[in-house]
Amino acid sequence: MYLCVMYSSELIKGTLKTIVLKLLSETKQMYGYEITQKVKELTDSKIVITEGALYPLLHQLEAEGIVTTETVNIGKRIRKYYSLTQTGTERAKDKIYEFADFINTMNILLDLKPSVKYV
Amino acid sequence: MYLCVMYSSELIKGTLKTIVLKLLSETKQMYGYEITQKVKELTDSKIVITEGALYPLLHQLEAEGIVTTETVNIGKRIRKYYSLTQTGTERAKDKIYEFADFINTMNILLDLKPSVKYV
DNA sequence: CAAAGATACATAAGAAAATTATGTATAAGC
DNA sequence: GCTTATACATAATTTTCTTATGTATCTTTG
Repeated sequence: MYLCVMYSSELIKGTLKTIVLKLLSETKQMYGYEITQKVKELTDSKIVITEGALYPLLHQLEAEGIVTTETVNIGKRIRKYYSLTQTGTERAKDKIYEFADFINTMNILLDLKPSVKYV
Repeated sequence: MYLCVMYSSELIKGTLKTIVLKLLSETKQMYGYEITQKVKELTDSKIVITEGALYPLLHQLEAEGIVTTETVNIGKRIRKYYSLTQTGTERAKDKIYEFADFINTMNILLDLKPSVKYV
């Protein structure tokens, strides 16, 4: 899920998938809980992903062939690692590019400068 | 509503209120249809607001005391102008600032540079 | 001048995506 | 031993948008 300490929840809606794909495109293998912690850390707790939003999304991405999973036993606990498929890697790139473009458009609308360039 | 030609609809969720408040904070008095056209024009049709999303939002903002309305007759047609209240003006400022901050956070998450400054 | 498209409002049914709550279970820290 | 952190999962509800529909006037174009 998305529990947002700093931003109104409506603002963050729809960005979860982009965030997850970005993290997976950088780290190759991550498990759910790890993703929530990484986002919290990187955003100074401004964006906090909740499990109720994350796990269903991960399951959906798996069903769509965007990620594959590998379940590992850590002591008696399980950990489910997610990694991008080839399709997923393409999709991640597209999503991030789309978001960068979206930010540019919003900057124009809201008179924020300078615009963001995705290189 | 939001019919988005260019962006996946999920991406834009939650930005409608920010956009509307921004436009009203610049133009003082706008009517619904005018807002849809202005957004289309400013974003090169990348973001197209649909009536099914816009009108309910405007009614909600009015119920919350963020905007007031003035109905004007244009020939035999009516036009409903919306303008920010004092509360609304504050709210608009907050919302825009929040969005700018959100963009900065997302830039960090997604490695997009440079970051956006809201001056 | 008739038809099509643009202007201008409104609402309701449905879908999508999150929140909130709940559940289970192990490991670590105090 | 109790609390907090780790680690998964799902279900009910809410929010927010999409899609569809409705009404009506004005303008453009063939």
